[in-house]
Amino acid sequence: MLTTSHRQLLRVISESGPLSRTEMAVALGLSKAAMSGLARDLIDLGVLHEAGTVYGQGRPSTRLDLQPEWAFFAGISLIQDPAPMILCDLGGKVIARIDMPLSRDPQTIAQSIAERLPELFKVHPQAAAKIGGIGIALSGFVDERQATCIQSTLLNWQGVPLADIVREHTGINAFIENDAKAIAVHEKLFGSTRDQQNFTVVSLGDGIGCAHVIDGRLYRGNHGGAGEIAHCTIELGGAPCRCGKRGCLDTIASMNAIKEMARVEGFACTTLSDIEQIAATGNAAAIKILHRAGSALGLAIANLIQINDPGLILITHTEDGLQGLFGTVMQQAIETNVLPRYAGQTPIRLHRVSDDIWARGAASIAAHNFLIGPNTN
Amino acid sequence: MLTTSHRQLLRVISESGPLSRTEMAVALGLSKAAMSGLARDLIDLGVLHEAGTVYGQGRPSTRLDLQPEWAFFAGISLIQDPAPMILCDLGGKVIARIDMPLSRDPQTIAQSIAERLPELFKVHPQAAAKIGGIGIALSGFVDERQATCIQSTLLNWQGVPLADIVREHTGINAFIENDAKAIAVHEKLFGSTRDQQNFTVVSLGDGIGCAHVIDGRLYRGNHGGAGEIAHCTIELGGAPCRCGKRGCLDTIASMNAIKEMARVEGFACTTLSDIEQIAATGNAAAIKILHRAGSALGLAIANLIQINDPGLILITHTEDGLQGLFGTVMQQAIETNVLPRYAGQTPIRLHRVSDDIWARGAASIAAHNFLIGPNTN
DNA sequence: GACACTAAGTTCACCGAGTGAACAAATCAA
DNA sequence: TTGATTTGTTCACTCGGTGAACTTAGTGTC
Repeated sequence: MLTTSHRQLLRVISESGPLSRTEMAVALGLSKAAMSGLARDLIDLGVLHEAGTVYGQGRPSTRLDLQPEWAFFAGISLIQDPAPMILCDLGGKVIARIDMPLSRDPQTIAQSIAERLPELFKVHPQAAAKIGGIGIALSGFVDERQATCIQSTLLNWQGVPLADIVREHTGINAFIENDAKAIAVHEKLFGSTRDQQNFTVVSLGDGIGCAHVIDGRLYRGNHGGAGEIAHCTIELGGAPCRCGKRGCLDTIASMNAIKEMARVEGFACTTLSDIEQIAATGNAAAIKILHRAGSALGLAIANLIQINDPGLILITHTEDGLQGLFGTVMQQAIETNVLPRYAGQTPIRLHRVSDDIWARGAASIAAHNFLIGPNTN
Repeated sequence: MLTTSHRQLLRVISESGPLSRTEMAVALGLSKAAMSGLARDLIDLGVLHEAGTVYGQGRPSTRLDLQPEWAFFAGISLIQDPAPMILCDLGGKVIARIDMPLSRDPQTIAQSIAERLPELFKVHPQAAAKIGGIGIALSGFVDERQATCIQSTLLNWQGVPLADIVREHTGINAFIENDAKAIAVHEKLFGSTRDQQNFTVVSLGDGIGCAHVIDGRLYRGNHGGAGEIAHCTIELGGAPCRCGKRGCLDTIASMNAIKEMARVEGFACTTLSDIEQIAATGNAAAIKILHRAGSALGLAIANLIQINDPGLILITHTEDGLQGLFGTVMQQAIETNVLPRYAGQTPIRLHRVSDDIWARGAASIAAHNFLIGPNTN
């Protein structure tokens, strides 16, 4: 079994990339003697491997890195139909991808997963033997054990122990997680924010998701509801939202809302880029829609910065067109609504992602549990 | 010296109150054998003492509690004039209180503190010998070492290493902290939220402060700016704020703002209660002021709940009258602007505090560092 | 090419915080 | 009085860690 020190070491490598034994010792605050043993353990297990030599003065150092093929992880997104199902390795690389029919019935979902796993495993002869876990991303609230869906409006669930059900059907360790939180863990483990200890992810898909990483760990809040930025009230007495409130950010700035408003205006468009193009011709209605959406999202993010002062805001988006009016207004709105001292101090990073992001996030949840342990350390 | 385990033990006692050795062993996840040694160490040092016996089946258990007089802490608030200076014991009890002239010059402040300490120490023969540290609360941003004031508009400071200066003048370990964060630490260490691991404090004084405790620790954000809720934009294009923005919560819902608006309306009033009384007579202008302030604060808190999902919101207020229109509207605004599923799930606790709260908070910062160690564990 | 120099990584005796099991202590219940 | 029960201590032992000495594998200089 892996001790706490082994896991800490794996965490450091996942954050910093390949390191020499001496560098690892410094990073963990351990002696070279202790590191020597830890490294040997993990190399013997096949988790780490020697990856290159760095020459300098004195004896060259051997860099140790994760062995990507030591373990594989399946990830499924239940927020798309059909539901994508991917297989990735310990480096986060997607090595297989298939689709699965979406269902609202937990048993059916578990059965579908169990049935389709063999196909996913075909891509690598040892995938089945080395599977480290299954992760599932869904829209809704998940308990801190990442096992039970406390509530999901989209799936019409309440207290569904999906992880246990999938575990029973597949015999493989399974975890579930909220969609935005899964993306946050993905970015922390495999993405561009590996080395960041405090950041917030805002994910722009059809809806708006958000999740916080604090002190290097996912922060889920007391009821698993941290990051529900989509239902912050932006326009007092605004349009009714499906959540029952009025003027939620989701009704103004989500891709769904933007497209719906465009449809009402009679525009024939299916993507953000389409609307941006119409706005670029000077169309007042299109400009208004994008301007309103951009400033709403910017205001919400500005409030978030004021409240939490994260080290970075990573905005992941599945659509192109973030360089247009919407994105520009958003950035301006952030600037104008953040304390002048802070304006510009919090980097806003845009990151275009594919539709696989949720499935990859789901797999990351499994990888995180397997590699570093449950989030509660 | 105290080991990590000793400090963990002290943290548990500060969270749970007196416990038997066996209960502590369970709380720390240690064996009875290990606990036996740890407890003896701390009793020998004089930190813990046996406080009462609990009878049940079997051998009765002896409860161990902190020895309040093991150490004393000084706390100074630089957000009031004159600046209150208090001495408290390890139990958080205030045992002396004097005033100090407020200055903006760090050297003068340090000198004033050094000069007045002897008077503060008079109250207890061993106070001077057992002083564990000095804490200073101020309005502004503080670095994570709790040593340097990065920036303070009120004091017109930028990068002032006040803690070091005070340490030089007094020979006593000193720490500084932002006012709202000091209150949060006070409530965590000595207040009603000792046992809570995730909560947010909103402090209503002349201005509005806010700070988060996450996983039992103060969360200061990446630039020490977490909790700057006062400068969240509530009214787009609203009145200009001294921070340079417009429509900040501070311009609508702080006690200063409420009183200023009342003054403009020609009301002769100096407290929130005065305005509440005028509103109670049906005066439309007074009602409007309070309604607007209450809904603004409620909206800000609702956004905070959506973003962070804290386990509890503790609202500390130095004025009476929170049971009136302002408080009622605030609570309603929280309810209506929080996701229906969550409405009412996050307890909102009101806590009337004295003007000493900041000085007590300051002392708590010193106590926390002395007892549990720097926040970075 | 020999030799000093430097830094990486290993080995080994040792330390100390923790454990489990046995035991002493202090009470209640019959 | 005796037995049951639970608290708290003692003690031999384990195990993750350390510091210091050592081996290893390069570079730089003459």
